[in-house]
Amino acid sequence: MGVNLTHSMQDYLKTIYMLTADHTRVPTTRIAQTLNVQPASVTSMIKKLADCHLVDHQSYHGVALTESGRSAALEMIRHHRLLETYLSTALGYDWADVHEEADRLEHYISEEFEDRIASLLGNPLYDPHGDPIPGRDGVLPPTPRLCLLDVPAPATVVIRRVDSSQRDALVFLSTRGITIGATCTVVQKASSYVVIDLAPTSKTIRLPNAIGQRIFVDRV
Amino acid sequence: MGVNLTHSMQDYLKTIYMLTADHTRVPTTRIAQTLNVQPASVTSMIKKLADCHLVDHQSYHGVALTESGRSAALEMIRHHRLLETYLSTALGYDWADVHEEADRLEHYISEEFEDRIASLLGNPLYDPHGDPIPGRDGVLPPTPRLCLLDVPAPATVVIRRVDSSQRDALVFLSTRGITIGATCTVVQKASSYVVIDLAPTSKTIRLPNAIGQRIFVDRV
DNA sequence: GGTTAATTTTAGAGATGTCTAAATTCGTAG
DNA sequence: CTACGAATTTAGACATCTCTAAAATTAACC
Repeated sequence: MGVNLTHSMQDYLKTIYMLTADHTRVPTTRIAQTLNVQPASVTSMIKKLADCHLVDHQSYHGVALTESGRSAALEMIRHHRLLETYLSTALGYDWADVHEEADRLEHYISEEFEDRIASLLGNPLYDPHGDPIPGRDGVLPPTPRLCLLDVPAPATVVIRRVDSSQRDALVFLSTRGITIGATCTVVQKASSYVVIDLAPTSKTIRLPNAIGQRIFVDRV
Repeated sequence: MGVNLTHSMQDYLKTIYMLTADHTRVPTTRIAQTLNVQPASVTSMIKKLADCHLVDHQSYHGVALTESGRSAALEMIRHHRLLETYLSTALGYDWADVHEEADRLEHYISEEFEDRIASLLGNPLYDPHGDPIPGRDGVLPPTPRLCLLDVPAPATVVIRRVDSSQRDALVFLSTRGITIGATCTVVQKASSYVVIDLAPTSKTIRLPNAIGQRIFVDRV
């Protein structure tokens, strides 16, 4: 805790956290790409973050979050995902539109605001895309990881998570009535698409692999 | 509306609008006082606002909003007061706590967010302190101006507005159950205080003039 | 009307976070 | 094991918004 973080510092920490999924250390260039910023800008910001002991920077060998950097990142992610959930549940936003609004607001809400929307929502564990919401203590619920494309053909599954990084895909899915928690049956698997039956209506939907790839499920 | 306004420009425009109530032109120093900034900083920001045709600046003779400056200020005030209303009504904030949160968020909510909370609240005309909320068209409902202290002793009134600029006074009033829309009877007027009976419970409250001065009512 | 006190503006500097261009370092391919 | 290309950092500049200190203007008093 301790340090006051600027908007930019928070963005960098969040980005580094997101990019740390598989890599131990994140190369400068990836941060630059993600934030639409020049690599030189990343270097100078990383210096500042390292001065505050939020990241560990080894010159020419990438960057990793320290424990307090990770906490700060998770706090931003908690804000972001709680806001997304709130915008969706309480204000009726489409799940394709929540990201942009949450990305702006996450830096400016108070702990009181965070607590109030969290308890109003019943302290949810997942956001509208199925991404896990860190607790105030920084603990993340498990991330649904079973890809729809990896389920063999005749099977019933519940949709648990959708990759939220591609707005187009979110629009595609929401216009077809696909939501988190929906039950569906995988009817047919072809080389370039999957056919599913959506539970309540038995509506049949053909999903291109590019989309199916971004859907994660639980088997029932 | 043409120009993209920075957070700071919005703050200056809002402040100038607020200070324009009685003065035609606002002196630099008052802006500086209000924003907790040095007069020199005000001059340089005002130059920028004048370059964008948001204010009319005559050197050494103060500043006034142009029509588009006024619009921008009213849009910020609309955001602010809608947020205050939303925080109070939907999230259960005490009316003493809404200002600080709204002041941060007002710069970052989208038009969609504005529209959604406005219609969820039923397009309210007044915020939790009774201050008028400008419409999307910039039209302000009338401001309740009859001061409680100007009402002769035996009279029944409805509380319509409370000066929100002094947090202490807001806390004083809310702990005593005084709210906008409450009916009360002015029982006794002394030189330094007023005694009122609060309607639902007939609870008797003695208000120092410093407080009564900040309460505005309608006669019934 | 001239002097003075208060207000306002100018001038120049600092902090933040970005950029471009040039220099440095790394890793690997030959 | 050297040299090249890619990744990264350094150096220096720019934009924004603030500050302090000094200069300019105003208004008002005698």
